[in-house]
Amino acid sequence: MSFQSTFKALSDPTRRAILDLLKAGAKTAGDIGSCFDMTGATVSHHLSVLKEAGLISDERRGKYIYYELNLSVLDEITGWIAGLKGDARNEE
Amino acid sequence: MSFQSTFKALSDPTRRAILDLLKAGAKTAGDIGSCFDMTGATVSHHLSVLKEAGLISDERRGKYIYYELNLSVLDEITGWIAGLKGDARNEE
DNA sequence: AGAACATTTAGAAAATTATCTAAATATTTT
DNA sequence: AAAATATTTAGATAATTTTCTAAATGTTCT
Repeated sequence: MSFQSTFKALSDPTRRAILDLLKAGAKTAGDIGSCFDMTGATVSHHLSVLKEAGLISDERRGKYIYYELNLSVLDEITGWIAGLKGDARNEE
Repeated sequence: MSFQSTFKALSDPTRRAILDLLKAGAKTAGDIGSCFDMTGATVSHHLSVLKEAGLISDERRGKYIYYELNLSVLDEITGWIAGLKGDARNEE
């Protein structure tokens, strides 16, 4: 849940693809896994990295765990980029 | 010089700090190196990752090599983030 | 041309990350 | 309560990345 963990989470293409998938709405771990050529355990690991970064939240509904986008942490990223571009709102 | 290499480049805190430094204007490799507790060789490696990602450009002036920000590649990143947030300009 | 300075490249070691298999946990269904 | 399903956790391996030291390259100054 830090700036660094968010950037790290975004640096992996599989994890970005997961975020893209979730854009359409919450999905179960299984649904997400079936979109990739990896074991469920690996996908689960990526989901935990995204969760740790605050980019997704999870909610169990019975047998399933639904994952959903949480994009508010991206504001820090866009703020940093804007600052780099010299936007006055973000200078220190 | 790809979306992926840009994200990867940004995922390291030292490299982001280098970009922050260069916000103030072009600097030599030595100037940049003296801001970090790492060997010049390591800093040089980070500079090459940033350059490969298109985030900086370099220009030799005599004995020195000056590095300078090139932020246009960040537009792809902000575009992807905007798309994730559901901005219509960036949906596919 | 040779010495001095700035920076990179090569090659290796250490740390981190991605991925797998197998086993564990949680929930539902029969 | 046992079987079936969904997902995670543990532990190992392979790949990638960070960092170092030592050597090489490019430039200037004397």
